[in-house]
Amino acid sequence: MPRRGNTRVAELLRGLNEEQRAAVEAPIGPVLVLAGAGSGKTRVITHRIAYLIARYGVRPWNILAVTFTNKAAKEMKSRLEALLGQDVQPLNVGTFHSIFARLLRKEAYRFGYSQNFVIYDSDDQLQVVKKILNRLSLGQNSYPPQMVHALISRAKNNLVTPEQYKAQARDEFEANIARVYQEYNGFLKSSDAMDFDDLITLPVYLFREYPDVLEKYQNYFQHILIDEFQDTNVAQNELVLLLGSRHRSVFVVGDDDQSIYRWRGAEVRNILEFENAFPECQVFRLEKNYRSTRLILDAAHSVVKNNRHRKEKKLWTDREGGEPLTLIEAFDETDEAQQVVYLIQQEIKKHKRNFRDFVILYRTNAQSRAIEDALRRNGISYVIVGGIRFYERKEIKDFLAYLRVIANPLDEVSLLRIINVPPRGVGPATIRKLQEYASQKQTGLVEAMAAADEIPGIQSATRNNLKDLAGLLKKYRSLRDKIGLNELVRVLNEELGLSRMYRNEGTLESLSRAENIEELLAAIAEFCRNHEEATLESFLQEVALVTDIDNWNDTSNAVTLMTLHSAKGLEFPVVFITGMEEGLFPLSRSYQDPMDFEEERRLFYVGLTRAKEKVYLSWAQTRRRYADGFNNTLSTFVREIDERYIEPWSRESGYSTMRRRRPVRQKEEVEFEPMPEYENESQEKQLYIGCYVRHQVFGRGVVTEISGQGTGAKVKVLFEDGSEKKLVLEYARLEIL
DNA sequence: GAGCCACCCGTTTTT
DNA sequence: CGGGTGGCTC
Repeated sequence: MPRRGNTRVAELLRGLNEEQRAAVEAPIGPVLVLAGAGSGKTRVITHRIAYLIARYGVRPWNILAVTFTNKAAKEMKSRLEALLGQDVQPLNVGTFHSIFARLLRKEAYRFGYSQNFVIYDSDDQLQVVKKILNRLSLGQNSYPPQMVHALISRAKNNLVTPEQYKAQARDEFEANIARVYQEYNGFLKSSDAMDFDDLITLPVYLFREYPDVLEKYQNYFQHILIDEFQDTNVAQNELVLLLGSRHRSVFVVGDDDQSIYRWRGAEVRNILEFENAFPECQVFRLEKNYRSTRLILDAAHSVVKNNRHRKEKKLWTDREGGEPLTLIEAFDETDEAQQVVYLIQQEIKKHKRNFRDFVILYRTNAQSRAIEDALRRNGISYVIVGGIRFYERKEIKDFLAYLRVIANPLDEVSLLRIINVPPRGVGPATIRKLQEYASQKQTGLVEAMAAADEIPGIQSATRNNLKDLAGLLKKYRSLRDKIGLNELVRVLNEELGLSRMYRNEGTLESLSRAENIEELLAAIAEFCRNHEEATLESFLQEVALVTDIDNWNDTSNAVTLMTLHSAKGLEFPVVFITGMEEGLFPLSRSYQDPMDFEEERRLFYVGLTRAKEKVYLSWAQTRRRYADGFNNTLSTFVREIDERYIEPWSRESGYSTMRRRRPVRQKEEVEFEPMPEYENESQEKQLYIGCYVRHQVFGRGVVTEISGQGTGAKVKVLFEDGSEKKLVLEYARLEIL
């Protein structure tokens, strides 16, 4: 056994606590690490990798480490470099999506894909669904595209093929979904395109169909490490099992309390079943928290312990005490934002904090607007993560669509996007003629454009434009091998004149579009600087899989704004969680399914445990939703926090935010009234079909159906606004009238 | 084919 | 409220 670098081994174990060290030093084999928030999860994975290399002489390229974001992957690599003092580029570190996209570039030819397949983003995917629905004449009323798309995505994540979907279909609707699913896949394939789910599922099918390929990768990825294992879905789990079954060196780390992606197919069950899949597996627990004060941990625990579906565990810390949480009550979202800003300023004054010490979290992206306004008004610099992504802006997608068609002429969605941008006199009628011609001649749209002269019924100016566009695409296609990516995009931008066009338009909006395109060019230049062998294809792949959080730069001194989901894995000295209102957080849709409701609660838990020193919670009595206001009550989750850990904040005298819209109630009364009376009453009063009830969010209604018993009991209620909702009795807090 | 207007719909959360 | 779509007119 190679014994090189014993001192190095000792060195890298130093600084780990006993629990962490045990996991890192576990003999090679399947390992399950159940790690609480802030217990040093990522640290354990990083050190385990270093340990495999230093202690066993494992070659870096035989290691596969899956992180949740590209940013985490980058950080892991740089930490490893410091730890090992050697080049770690050969390591396979990345997200599931980026790692298997790379693998598919080499292997997907077996399924008829080229090396240059494109990756369709959600918007592209939706376009395809709409197109298919149209083709099959399925009305968008009974078949809402987003819903159909979600069903297809869920099927893919669960490794259900179109054929299986069809076989399992129980009614016409499902049978039709199966048809759409099938055609959707066909369309993607003929466009040489994959969606996000394909990047995971195709490797599974590849490994199942080609045992020799599986074996090749089993021997390549000999040691597998997965972070955030609680958020893997069925297909991802299958990949891990397939690849790991040979060498059985599979090291997974997760926390069931932090599972927040059930809605996109994640299965906490994967953690529990890991021990079945690998019976010889060793289990370790990390329960010491290094991040938060004792008080924050206790408060967070008093919330999450209300979940039925969790493994009981309690984090501990030697950071005793800490400041209590502060509850902010606001009139509306503007006032809420104003108070948050005021408190940030106070924190800076009193505790000498910097902007970068703060994060403001919210449940939905739409909430960011009011907060942004307040920050801007007060001259506080901020960065916002998520929301409308840079690469999803119209002008950026247009420019990228050109690049995508140049890389892959079969990419029909992208071609149709740019065929009339800038305007070329090409409308739906011309497109239809082109498509007819293409399918007649068994050729692509680009060829059809080049042959526009042969197609009757097209304006001659349009004809010339089409031929020009086909020529342009062809020209750049051959140019891409001759000049660098950076030059290519610059020349293309000159020739197309997109940024020039926007700049000349002169409106504020078009100016910002021009600037965005220029920013894209700068991003490409940067990409070329960082990647020596940068190609058009490699850039497009990078763009398809980056997320906002990957570009989030924590060195700039600014307050960070993001959703609770995006905050996973991060930490901040001071955390604000805004919009703590019934119906917003927890979101009202979650009342209908206890599993959804518990996921909301875990999301809150994730939010609380981001904080190192201080947590502020805020809620607004009214909040503008769409056009009109909305009356709120304080979130259940806030009321679940033990009273000992939280106190209300009242505006200091002399501090006036804005005109009071309505009289303020006594704060203490509002926040700390005991659980409402009717909660207990509902246990006693009999619920029956036809009886009148009141719901905190939906208002008055009549019970139309009761099903199930005990904790699973559900009621169907027809509300006054005409909507009918199925609610879980336990969470619905129905007042019986 | 393009541009303008009226309405409609929506909000989870993301790779 | 704001973006997107579909229908209408030129």
